[in-house]
Amino acid sequence: MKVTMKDIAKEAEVSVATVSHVINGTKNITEDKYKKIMRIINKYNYIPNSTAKNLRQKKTKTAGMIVSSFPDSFITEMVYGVEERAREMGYNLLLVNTNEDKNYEEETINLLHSRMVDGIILSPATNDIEYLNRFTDENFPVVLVNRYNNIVRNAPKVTGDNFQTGYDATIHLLKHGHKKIGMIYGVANVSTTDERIQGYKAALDQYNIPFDESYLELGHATVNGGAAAVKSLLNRHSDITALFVQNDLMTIGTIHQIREQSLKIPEDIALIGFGDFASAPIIDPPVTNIILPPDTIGKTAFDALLSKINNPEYTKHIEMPPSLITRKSCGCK
Amino acid sequence: MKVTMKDIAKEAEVSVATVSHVINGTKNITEDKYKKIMRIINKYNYIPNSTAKNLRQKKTKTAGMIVSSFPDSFITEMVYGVEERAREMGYNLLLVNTNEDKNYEEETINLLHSRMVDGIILSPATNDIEYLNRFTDENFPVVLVNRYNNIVRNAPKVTGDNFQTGYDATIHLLKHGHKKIGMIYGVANVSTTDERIQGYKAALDQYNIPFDESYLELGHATVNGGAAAVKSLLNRHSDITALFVQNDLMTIGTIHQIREQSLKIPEDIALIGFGDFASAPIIDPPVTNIILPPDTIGKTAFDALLSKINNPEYTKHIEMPPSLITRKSCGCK
DNA sequence: CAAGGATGGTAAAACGATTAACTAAGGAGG
DNA sequence: CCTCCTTAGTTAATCGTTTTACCATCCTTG
Repeated sequence: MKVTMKDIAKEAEVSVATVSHVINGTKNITEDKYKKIMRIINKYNYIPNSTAKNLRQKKTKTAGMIVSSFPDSFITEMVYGVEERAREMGYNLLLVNTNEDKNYEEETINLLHSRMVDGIILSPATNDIEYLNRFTDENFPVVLVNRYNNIVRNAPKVTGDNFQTGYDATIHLLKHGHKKIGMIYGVANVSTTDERIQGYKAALDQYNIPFDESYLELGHATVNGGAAAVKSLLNRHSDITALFVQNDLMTIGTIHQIREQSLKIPEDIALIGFGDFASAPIIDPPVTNIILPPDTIGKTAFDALLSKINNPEYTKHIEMPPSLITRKSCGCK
Repeated sequence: MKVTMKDIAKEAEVSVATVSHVINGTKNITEDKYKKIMRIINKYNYIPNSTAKNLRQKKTKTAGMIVSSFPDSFITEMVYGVEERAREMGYNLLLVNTNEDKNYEEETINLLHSRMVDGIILSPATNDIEYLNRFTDENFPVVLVNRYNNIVRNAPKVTGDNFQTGYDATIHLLKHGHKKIGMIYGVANVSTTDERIQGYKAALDQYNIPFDESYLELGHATVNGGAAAVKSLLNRHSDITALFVQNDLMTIGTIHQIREQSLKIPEDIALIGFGDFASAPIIDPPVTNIILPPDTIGKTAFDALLSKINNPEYTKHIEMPPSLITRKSCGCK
């Protein structure tokens, strides 16, 4: 059977407390006892049971990470950032994907909380996260990442600056002389989309172009979803000369569909995508993207979680600025 | 403070055992006591502490998943498959990325084992996994996924058929008349690479072409790594007319580099990549890929883990066949 | 009505560690 | 030599559940 601390103690003819002290360095132990105990520990490859330790110490060195869509390159790289920083800090990660299911998200938080994770990093499925206050009000550490909502009290947030993202992309297209700019997005009622739309609006406003909601199109965040969305959008507004697509897979679907309609990028339709997928530079034409740094967001989110764990007062909203990578698809060069 | 079963029991004027029986349905409880207890449970939003439960029951409904590289689209989708099936089965996933670090991998297994995960799904960093026998010999459930090594006893394996993958890709190029076929790969000394090389060899053999190791090139599994690898390879063998690239990012780097050298795909160099990245059809020329189904591999791996948990005798090696998606880059159409 | 079987509930021992409080022995100092 | 401190080590409580074994009580049934 599995060897426990008791077994080690028995064989070394000491108490379990002494063994524990040897392992954790919590008390001076005489040289010979120390060596004897260590020898037996190594002999059996003994490693203390973390579950028992966690129960007693009420901490697990584990963080919960809940994402709403997976795999999605942005989310994936964010998870990577979180995992990497967690690993550096000696933490483990309990990863759950909710598939944009709000109810499952709430269940999951309950579950992870009951598993005594030290805190949770959450990219929520919807704006509807009032329920989180039940946890945050009791100072259970929750960090909102990527998406957020200000109805949640007492939680740090780490996100991209999505207003700026929408604004910068739109301004760039406006500067190229476009007036009819369509926007395609993959998820509704989340802060990322909402804020990018606000940025889009603000940019149009600055150029005295009235905002028209029918120039926005919601689709599935997939290649086919992008193709379908652009088809429907162009059907409605054949006067569109530029597009901002908020998701990499949808961007690829968009390019597909535009070619299908025998239109030229950027001559007939200029294009800015979101997120810098690896193949962007070798597509014809190379795709201009506006990007936010997912891995940095992930790492920063874990740092924020640690800050929150160590200081219950900590509630900062950190926003990462976007950057525009211009290639030919927007009409540049 | 946090409410425990004891608190519930006190308020309901029953023993903790009764509360536990109500929650788990392990004993008949009279209607009125049952209702009273449930009312109090709901009032406090009480959820039993999983850590205590896990310790007592010696199971955690948690699987460890250890991968060697992340993010990497193949691995990511595999993780997705595992997570999805785990979720369906009521399991959680403790995800760790070892970044191809063998020592960290061993440490991690020790740690997860001490955390009493019910089993581990491992995509090992190297072939050097003899140490696993320490666990598998004691019937601790370990499933090898993607990469494997037969020195490990008593472990199910779920992988792609990589021999067939190398064979099919090479045969396809040979059928197009190529005789000087280069191969670029991103990791050495792992079963995936080794077996694809074996498949490549077998295909050449069938066409009576002698195998020459210098037609293989190892690079970093990145865009730049792919570019550098193909540069070095073409430098060594300017007679190469076809390439099989074993990784999506490297494929993109390869295309970059080939264009850089003013060569045409597929006229000067035919190309087959591995893994069907979304943009493959819209690159010029569209990229032929040979693929293995990462999400199915992931799901199957979790199923295998469950089988192993329920039946210590279970040790099956499941291999998924590849499929070739032909587009123009290999000279088809 | 006594014996036997269900039935509903509880006490207490696990699970495997950590840690506060205690003890015995040895050494130092007056 | 007595007192007091250190020091090394132990005892036992604790973390929050589950679960076995036991105990009443009530119901049958002959």
